[in-house]
Amino acid sequence: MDVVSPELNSLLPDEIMDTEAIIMDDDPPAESPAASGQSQPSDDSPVPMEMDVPAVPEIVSLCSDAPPTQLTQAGTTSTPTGSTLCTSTLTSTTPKTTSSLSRVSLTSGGLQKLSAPFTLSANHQIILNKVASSPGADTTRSQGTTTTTTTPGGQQFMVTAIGKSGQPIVLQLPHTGSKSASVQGLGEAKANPQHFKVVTVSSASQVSTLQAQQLKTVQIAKKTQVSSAGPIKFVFTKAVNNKGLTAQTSVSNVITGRVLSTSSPVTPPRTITLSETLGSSSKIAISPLKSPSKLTVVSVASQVPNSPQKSVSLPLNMAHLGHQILLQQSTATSPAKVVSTHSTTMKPVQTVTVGGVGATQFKTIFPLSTPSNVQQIQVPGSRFHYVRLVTATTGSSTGHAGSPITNSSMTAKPMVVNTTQVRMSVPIVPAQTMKQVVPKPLTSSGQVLTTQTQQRLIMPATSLPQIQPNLTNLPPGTVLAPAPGSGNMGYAVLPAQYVTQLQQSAYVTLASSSGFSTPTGIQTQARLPLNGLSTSGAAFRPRKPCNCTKSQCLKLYCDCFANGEFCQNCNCTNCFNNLEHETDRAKAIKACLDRNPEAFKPKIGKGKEGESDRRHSKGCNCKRSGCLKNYCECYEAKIMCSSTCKCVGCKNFEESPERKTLMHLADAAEVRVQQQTAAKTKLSSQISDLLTRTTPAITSGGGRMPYTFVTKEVAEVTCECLLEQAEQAELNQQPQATAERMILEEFGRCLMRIISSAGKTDCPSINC
DNA sequence: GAGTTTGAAACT
DNA sequence: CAGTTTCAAACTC
Repeated sequence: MDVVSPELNSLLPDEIMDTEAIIMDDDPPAESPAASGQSQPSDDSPVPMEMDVPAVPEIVSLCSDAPPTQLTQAGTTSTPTGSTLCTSTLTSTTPKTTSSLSRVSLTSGGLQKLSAPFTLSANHQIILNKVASSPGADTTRSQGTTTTTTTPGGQQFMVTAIGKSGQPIVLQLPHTGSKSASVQGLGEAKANPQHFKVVTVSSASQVSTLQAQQLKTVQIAKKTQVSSAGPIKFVFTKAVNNKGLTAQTSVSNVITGRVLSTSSPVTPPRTITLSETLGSSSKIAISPLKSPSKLTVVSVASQVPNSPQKSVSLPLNMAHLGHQILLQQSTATSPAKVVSTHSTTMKPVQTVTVGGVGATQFKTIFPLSTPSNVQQIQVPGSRFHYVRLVTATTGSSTGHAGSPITNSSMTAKPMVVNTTQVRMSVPIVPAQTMKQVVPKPLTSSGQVLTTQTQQRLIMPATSLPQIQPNLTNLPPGTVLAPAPGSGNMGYAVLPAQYVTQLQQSAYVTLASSSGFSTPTGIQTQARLPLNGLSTSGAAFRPRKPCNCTKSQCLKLYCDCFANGEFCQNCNCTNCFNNLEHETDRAKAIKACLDRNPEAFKPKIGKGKEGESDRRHSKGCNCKRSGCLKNYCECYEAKIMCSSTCKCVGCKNFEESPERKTLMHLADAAEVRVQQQTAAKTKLSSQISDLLTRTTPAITSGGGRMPYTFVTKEVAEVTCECLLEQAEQAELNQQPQATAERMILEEFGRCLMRIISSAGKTDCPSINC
């Protein structure tokens, strides 16, 4: 029997305990009405978004060498589970399964019922008897066992055990006696906010192609649950590498947590990503939930003494050990995530997960140094902005910053970034607060496929509960991140594009083989031009700087603001569109959303059902431009005006001769530009090549380049030789063709003589 | 680069 | 909701 090392055991339980504590702090007492489904924030600081928090359990799997974590649906479904290691299985997506959490519900990943999968010992240990493992089974199945149980203290755990067959794993449970607030009574799980802890124990892993499907399934389930069940406050997953455990020395454990919660400004962040290392390294695998509408807020390190928020107490040796973080990416519809990890003994790291398409993908990790001020980040040439979300903790931060970044994206294998080698490519904003998770309800399935994924909205990061924007209007994949300088609470909605930016950035190179580049339908949609700009292309070109002077860049007049971007390298004056003015910015965003809930949604999207062409959501209102100038938003977006437009004298329709002419001219101009660019490039290349090739001649030929031997005198002599040939041909009455040939031959001889002379002397002479 | 035109956003 | 004003980008010279 494998037993998790004491260090590991102590970690996991502690984390859970801590998380519980956080939940307690954030949630009203059990007797409070809020406990029964209405997740009310703290009494004095309600957060509107709290109500929008979907009761979707988040799972974070921690694996050592395992591929990205995977969400699977277990229990009542036939979806294979356990296809990969570090897979957390949630059964709370349906009322039925949710209720099963009240006591003990054992479900194997392979849909097998475990007769006695675990034992809850009196000393707060869960002993997993992996009797369900099927050694010879398909790797995509039968490797996981999921156990849901309620500890004597009331804590609910979902344990997914993936390990070697017949090797029970013991997980130390925390003492929950004082955590009554989070205790869920039997049968209450359904009504009360779900506080799940998902623990994944794994020993090996494989990524199965089933993951995407499974994830998708889960996603759907989550959507449903968003509006029907109480919010899941916490999901915690811990993966244990059995192999490493056996070795006792190289156990690579990852403990991550992610909290879906709404929290008031005064409410401490709920959770989060934990990382620990019992052995040589630690990895954090963040299992992405594919819900396109889900907002994931990661708690930002807020190491306030006595803060209710909890961090996993990591082994002391962890500070100087390599930390690896795995962020799994799933699909294009996956929400972007910003995850930061921290602990009192661990250097915080900032992680950004990029939304993408396709199978599992990885993430980007930014180790956090110990920044002292708020900074926003923008990668040169990138269309997106980065913000530093995490502040250093009081932990023993080591020289993680400054290490080179190692990033990659893999479809089947998660990229593992060793933060010890990560270079801080972007500044990290110190956060004084924990991160919040504010899932975004999915308004419609079609929404996911629209160009809304292009939207980049950065929400206020201030503690302004009264002006919390309507998150339902935020684009899928939006991530709420704590904002610096905003006290203990704040939001910074980071669009999934930030992640995209990361992957496209020179700072972070992601494998192109990942789903990001997969030309799937979703991806294609995501690449649709936004206001005339292709996101794929625009992402690589520098964002056009704004020139706002009076709007403070807090009105939609400002393209930066309208696109949810911070101003960076702009020409604006009195700009408030930055992190330093998050409060004002938050108000502005709120105002915009009040005026128009669709304000930050892409104007160019798909038309009505069945219409394939893009169209302007509102339509233009042009009067004088004929909709054939960039004043017209339709024309600017290179789309036809539609019935929704209220333009006068519109010429921007399919059969418009004016439009066709303009298009032809534009195409021709574009071709010319491309040709010129290509010519310049080629010329530059040739010149460069010439200079390179002639360099030896310079050093060996007395400092003169070959072409310098073609002096005026040489040219004149050459011409005389050619003329002589012409005269001879004329005298001999040779045909023109022959004459030309003679001239050319003579020219060739001249050249050869020049070359020959150049090799002998600096003053070549040519004689016909 | 300055000035004008334009239409969306903001305001009333 | 319509009319007006404000604003910044697009455009012209």
